[in-house]
Amino acid sequence: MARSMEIVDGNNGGGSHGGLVVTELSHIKELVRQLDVHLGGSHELCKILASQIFSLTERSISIITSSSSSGSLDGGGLKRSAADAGLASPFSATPTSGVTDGPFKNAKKRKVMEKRRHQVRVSSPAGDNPVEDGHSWRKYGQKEILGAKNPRGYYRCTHRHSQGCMATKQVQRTDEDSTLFDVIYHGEHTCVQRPPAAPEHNPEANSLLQSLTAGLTVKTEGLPPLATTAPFYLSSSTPASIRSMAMLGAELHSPFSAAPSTSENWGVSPATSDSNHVASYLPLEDAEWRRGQNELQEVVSALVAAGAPPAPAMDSLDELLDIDDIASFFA
DNA sequence: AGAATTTGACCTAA
DNA sequence: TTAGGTCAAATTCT
Repeated sequence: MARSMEIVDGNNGGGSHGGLVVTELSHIKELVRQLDVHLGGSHELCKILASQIFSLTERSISIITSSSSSGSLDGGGLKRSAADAGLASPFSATPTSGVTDGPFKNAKKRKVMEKRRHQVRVSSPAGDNPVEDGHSWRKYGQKEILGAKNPRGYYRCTHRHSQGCMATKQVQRTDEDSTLFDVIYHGEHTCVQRPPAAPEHNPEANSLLQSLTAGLTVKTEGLPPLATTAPFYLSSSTPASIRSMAMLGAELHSPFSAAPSTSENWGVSPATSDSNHVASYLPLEDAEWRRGQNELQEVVSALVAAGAPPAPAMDSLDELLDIDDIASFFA
């Protein structure tokens, strides 16, 4: 599970990331274009999404190719965006908190530690539990958290013992809205667990999406394909193309909006190595979708910043590797 | 009966 | 010393 490490330790970062991003975005652009072409007229929303993503990607490419100095990630904008999402607490105050435990404790290089952290904000239609995320979890603890109205629940993968899967998550009802949950994922699933089968509503689009995810996986070239880590689960009744876009939106959005831990994410601080993903995810209502599009735009600007500075692109690329997760989601 | 959850105790980093 | 994370016995659920 050293997939991200190889990138990091390989020291293949630096200024070449802009080019890499351009390449990848070009690929995405082409595939999305194909997707757009192949989608029937009946999927209005899909077409809209495809065209928006297409134009966003195109814009990002032009930005990257035409600009090389677009401000730093330390700028206030991104920080604000994450703060606005209400995700500050675990990350902003103590960037290094909570992720240096476990079997990775003794690793000499913290970069080598593969303890990923995703924070996802989910809503609960039923008001009791956050949406199913495609993995089975077993609760092993609950704790009152200082300053928080609601306790935090601790979950580990059901297959912890049977398969040694060390993935854990923490679920906490937000203070503001009791139907919203902050879910923090730690580690990655190494268990083999099949998410609920996703019926193929549109085989043609599906195959396209497969090629899309295959294309995205190129980023992890030379790295072992990763098993299942779906930070959240979208209903199988949701058209595959939409699920795909959702994953793109949320996953791409996450690394760059993790403002409070920005320095960490970008490898500025050698003291911490864990990649923290902070995503704000809500169900697929149209309004939310439009919001997701905006967030995607933030990604574009973040990508520009990622390509500009000399070194920090390391962890940014590392973050991008999470696209693997998207790919595995559709596998 | 076995699996899952609850909950107080215990551990550890800050 | 304290807050947060984990353990594990007791309890509840299926």
